[in-house]
Amino acid sequence: MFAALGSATRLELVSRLSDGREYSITALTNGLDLTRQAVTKHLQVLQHAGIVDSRRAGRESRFTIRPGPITQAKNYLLRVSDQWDEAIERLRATVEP
Amino acid sequence: MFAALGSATRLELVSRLSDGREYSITALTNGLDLTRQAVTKHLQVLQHAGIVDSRRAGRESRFTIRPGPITQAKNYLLRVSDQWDEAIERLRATVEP
DNA sequence: GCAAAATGCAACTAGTTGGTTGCATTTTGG
DNA sequence: CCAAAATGCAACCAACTAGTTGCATTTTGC
Repeated sequence: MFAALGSATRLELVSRLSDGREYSITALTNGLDLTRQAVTKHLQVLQHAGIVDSRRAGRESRFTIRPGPITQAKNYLLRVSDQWDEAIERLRATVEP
Repeated sequence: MFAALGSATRLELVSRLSDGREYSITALTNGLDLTRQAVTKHLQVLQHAGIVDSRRAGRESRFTIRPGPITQAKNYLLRVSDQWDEAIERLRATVEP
């Protein structure tokens, strides 16, 4: 999951898709200074991670974002930082009685 | 940043470190079925991403987690999912007048 | 002082990644 | 029907990653 987001290009794709709309591959390729095939590969990585969904519409395949995994990742980071906050709190409670 | 978290091993290290305590390299290596040098490399990656800090204490170097980048990543994901939520909301407002 | 512990540094390897090019296939619009 | 558009499939390549082994260096505790 984090690995899928761990690429500037894929993060850019996710950013563009996060408006909830559908985009074709060529639409996503525009402005990216990459080949269409490279973008296709990135989209496959994102799809394999469950971050995006694809649907065939005629001659083009349209991609949409899926909120589930992103929420999951967000919650993980939330948990980590909460755990850290609690640890700090415990530490403070010990040092300042 | 996400790239740094995009490895099961490094995520495990972050999980262990997220209790806010200090750990030496050998301490972190225990139970990981990896060489100490491999763990060292992972810690260097995390350090380079600003996720952990290291401090030399005698013959061992102790690692601690740094909350900043994780909070940042959390906020990014929060923004993405918020944007998605708003898009859904706008869509609903359009469809159901 | 010295052996053991903890780490650092370097070289090497296999596998993955990010990207390319070339060509084939499916759909569309006039 | 047919050219153009959008995509899919495959081979290929350079660079990076994750891991290893081997050896040197610094600290510690007795």
